[in-house]
Amino acid sequence: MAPTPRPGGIADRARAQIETPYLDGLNPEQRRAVETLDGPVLVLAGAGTGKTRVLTTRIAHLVATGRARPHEILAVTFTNKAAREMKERIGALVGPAGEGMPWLGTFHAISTKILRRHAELVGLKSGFTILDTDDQIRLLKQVLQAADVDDKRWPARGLAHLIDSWKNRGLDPARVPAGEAGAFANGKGGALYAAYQARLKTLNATDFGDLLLECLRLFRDNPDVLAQYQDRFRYMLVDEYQDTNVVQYLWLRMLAQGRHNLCCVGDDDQSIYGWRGAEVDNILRFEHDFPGAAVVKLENNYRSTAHILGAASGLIAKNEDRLGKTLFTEGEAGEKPRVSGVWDSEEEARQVGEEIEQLHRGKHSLDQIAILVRASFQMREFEERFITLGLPYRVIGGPRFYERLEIRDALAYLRCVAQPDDDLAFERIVNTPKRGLGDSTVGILRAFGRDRGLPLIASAAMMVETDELKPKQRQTLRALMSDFARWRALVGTIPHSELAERILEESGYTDFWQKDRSAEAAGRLENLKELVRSMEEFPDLVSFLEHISLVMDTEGANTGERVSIMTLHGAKGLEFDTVFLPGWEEGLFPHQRSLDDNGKAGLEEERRLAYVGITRAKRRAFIYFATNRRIHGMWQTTIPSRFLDELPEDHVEVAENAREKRSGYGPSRFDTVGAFAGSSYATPGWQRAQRQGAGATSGVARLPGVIEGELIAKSTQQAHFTVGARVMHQKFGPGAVAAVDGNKLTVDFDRAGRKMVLESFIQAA
DNA sequence: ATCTTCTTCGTTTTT
DNA sequence: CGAAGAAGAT
Repeated sequence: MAPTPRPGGIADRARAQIETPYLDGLNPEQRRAVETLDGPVLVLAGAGTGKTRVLTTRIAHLVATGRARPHEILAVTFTNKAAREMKERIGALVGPAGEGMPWLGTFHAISTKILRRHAELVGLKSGFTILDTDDQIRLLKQVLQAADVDDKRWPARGLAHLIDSWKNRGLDPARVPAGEAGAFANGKGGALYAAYQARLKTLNATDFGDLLLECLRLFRDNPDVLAQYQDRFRYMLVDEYQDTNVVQYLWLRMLAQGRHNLCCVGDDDQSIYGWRGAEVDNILRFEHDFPGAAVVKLENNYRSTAHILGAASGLIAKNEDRLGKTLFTEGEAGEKPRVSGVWDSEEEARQVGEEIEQLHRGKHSLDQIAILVRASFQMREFEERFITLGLPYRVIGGPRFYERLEIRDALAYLRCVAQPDDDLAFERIVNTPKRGLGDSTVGILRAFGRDRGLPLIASAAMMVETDELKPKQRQTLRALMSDFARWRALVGTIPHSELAERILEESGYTDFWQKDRSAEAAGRLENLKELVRSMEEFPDLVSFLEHISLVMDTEGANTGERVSIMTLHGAKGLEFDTVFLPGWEEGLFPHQRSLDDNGKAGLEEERRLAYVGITRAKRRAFIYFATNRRIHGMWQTTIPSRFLDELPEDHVEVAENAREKRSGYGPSRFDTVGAFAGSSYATPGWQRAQRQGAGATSGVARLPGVIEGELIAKSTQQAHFTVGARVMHQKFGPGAVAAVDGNKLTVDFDRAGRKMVLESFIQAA
């Protein structure tokens, strides 16, 4: 590494002039964001204005100009995905030199790294375990039981949320306001929090919230340690600053008090995680909190056409609490976002499906199409429709790999072997698969351990030598303990993935799923294999466990071109040529609960969500509202979302069928038959029967609950399956063919019952 | 200890 | 309407 040139010196500047090809192609504002290196900088980056490019280029610039070496730069993101992408892009920009960025990661990952080095200063041992939400709740249940709290009236989940919210605000048990602490379980809230923290310390464990909070405490109580990191991080960068919560803000501020070179990038208009503790205020107050801050606004949008941008900008302008940006594009006007009214969610799915098929026929890539919903229950209807149409899709944001039951069980086995005092892991698998060691046995074990201050596994090892347990249980437990001993002895002698395989085999866990005849069992076994495979990427068991405790995401190996279905929240940061935005109805979007719980702030966050949705589209946006929707199993007549009326008329096109529905009763352009609410004429069946015209189904009133759609695909293709054949379906699992009609099969699924499906979705089992 | 019926409660989600 | 969790039955 070359000697560091004096900042701003001639050599420095000359170098920047000559060796900065990466600056080419940046617009003046982006360039300013990249080149303003000294002191605090706030980059207000509107949607699609090249935010990530600025961040990565800035890092490249810091390194190329010799301002900092990669290990002297702290770069923080919220998700592992964002961290990974940034790493890749920096690598592409700087080459291998940029790969060694040890301090690029999520808040949690970086905090963990720091905490492990100084664990003893906050009452932990370096090898502490990180509990996930599931473990956290199980532990809280124990705490509630120990405190003799009725966990029906005061569920562990509620307490978990409460404690999380305190931790998000940087409050340890001593700092929680008395009023708030008292609100839970008749005044026991504070004591329960303290008891939970004490339990965590005994288990040598932290939850996710602790990673930040304990790190903050470490800095507060140990100025020398803090100084060391303030000194090390010459430059700090934060992505998605609008999503930071109070602890994260305090954490950043402490570190930034060293060199003051903090660069935060964010967009107040895209703050959609307030309900999770994010403080938009952090971004609104930046200039106040970091005096002398340079503020750079990125307003040149490179993503969307003018009409899409116009619609989104007009909508977000209705928010009062914002810094205010005016996005513009130099691109073409394009197509106006189209608003369509439909009768119900079924018609909505049908129309979206038709539109997609038409686009697809026009050579539009399915990968560039997304359906963005407000709530995940909306997804089902689209899935069903797409299965019927034979339209390939992928659902993004389903249950994550490491959250799956079988994976968590398998991991618990590994944890028991790697961390003998991991009580929660042990409790998870003592009786999985069922071996007759139920609640009462575990209760005895726990009492034994508590009396002697021992972890459960150690207690179990001792108890099998006594006669406190019934012979049968003692025998089973003894066998399990000798299994553990055997596996533990193997650590380090054979590859850890092989060890994992043996553990799963010898514990009977693999067998347990093999015997299971349910539809998911095969997939679960597949997942277990995938888990073992993924272990090979890590040098040893401990580093593997460390990785998965923080990185709970895996990109599913989804092959082929597919339409994406996801929530609006999940879509942040992504872009698609064409975006479908269904369900724009009062109550659903904006969501009633948001309004009820948070009033105006809630409404504004919902509006930002709408803004995020529209700005995902590069070229086309289709917005839908249904007049009737089934909520909690009951059909309800709905009113078009207020957001529809807030879209500037110049930038949207209202589809014919939507205009027809105009009643003239209300001020809305989109008022529909809402005036009929309560009348029996408003029932979907009656209306459907009355309705004529394009898209109408058979004309027979269909009762809600009948999910099979019309099988419109026709084929004279020879059937490949015969009645009675065992088959496999991507969604419904295994089943037997009951009838064949062209390419349409009626299948009795083992789990899902009788369904009519297209042959192309079926494989021989 | 485990299987079955009953009740409850329904945004958004990362680490 | 349906999933999930908890009390009740075997």
